[in-house]
Amino acid sequence: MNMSEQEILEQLSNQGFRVTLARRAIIRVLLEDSGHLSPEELMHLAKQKHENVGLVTVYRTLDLLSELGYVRRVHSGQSCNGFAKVALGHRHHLICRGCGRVVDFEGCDLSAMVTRVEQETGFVVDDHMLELLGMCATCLEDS
Amino acid sequence: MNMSEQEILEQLSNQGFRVTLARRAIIRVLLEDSGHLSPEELMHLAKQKHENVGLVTVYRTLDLLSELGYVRRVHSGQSCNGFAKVALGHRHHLICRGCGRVVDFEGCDLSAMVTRVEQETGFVVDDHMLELLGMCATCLEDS
DNA sequence: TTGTGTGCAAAATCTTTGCACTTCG
DNA sequence: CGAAGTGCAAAGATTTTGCACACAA
Repeated sequence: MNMSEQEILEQLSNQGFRVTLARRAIIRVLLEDSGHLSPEELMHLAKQKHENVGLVTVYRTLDLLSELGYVRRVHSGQSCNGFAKVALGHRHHLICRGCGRVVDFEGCDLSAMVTRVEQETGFVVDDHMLELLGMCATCLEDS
Repeated sequence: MNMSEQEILEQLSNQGFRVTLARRAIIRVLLEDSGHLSPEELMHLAKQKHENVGLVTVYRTLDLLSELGYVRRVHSGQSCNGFAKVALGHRHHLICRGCGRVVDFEGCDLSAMVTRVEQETGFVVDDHMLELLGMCATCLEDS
């Protein structure tokens, strides 16, 4: 289900955006990472792929990727550190309190609940955010 | 289900925290407001109840109330504006894209999904965040 | 009275903007 | 070549900290 770097670059190109070294590096880091990254972490990792990726470029690239739907912010519990992560197609996260790892999962069926809430409130619901918080198997072992 | 100002103040007191004018004002504003408020907005409204409520005090009071579980941050979609809102007992929000109004709702049954995800991933899930996004009845009429 | 809580000012973060230079197409 | 993209430095925005004073208990 995950898109490859190749496909994303192609789509960028098709939509008139340029495929630059910085963008390649950032996209590759996002694809390789299994968790969520702060803009700062993303910059450091991207520098390993290609020298001189500035923080500003990371922010701008995240904006772009986020508008195109390749990336989402991850919020966790009370804190809201503005992390970002690729979420390709699906939209839900399972966040480990221990190591911060983020796992995507699919298949949430909220339709019954949404219908009920719509009837009760008069809202029309068109999207939702769902994040599960817990401990991953590795962190459970370590503790 | 909502707690009264009285009850919250009592619990603050019982736990050794002082009941100050600033805290009263902030709590009242939170209880009266039906949506979510940024720290800045909260400060302005609180100033109407009691002169001289500084932004710093708002932050510190939100920290306190949040530790005690009377308040939660509200994240919405891609943006993460750090809004805070009282969520007393239940934990889910229905956010209107039009006016920003936030309605709480209860009764989400995610247990089947959680069980499935736990089995698939090895995580132990102990909490979740769910936010529905849409348009409220009033905003639908206006458009 | 006494120590928690407050406001102010300043520091520390985090994010965005302006501008000249670079590089993709 | 020309416009989009980049990096740097600086501006803005947001949140936290230090410290003297105020006020609940």
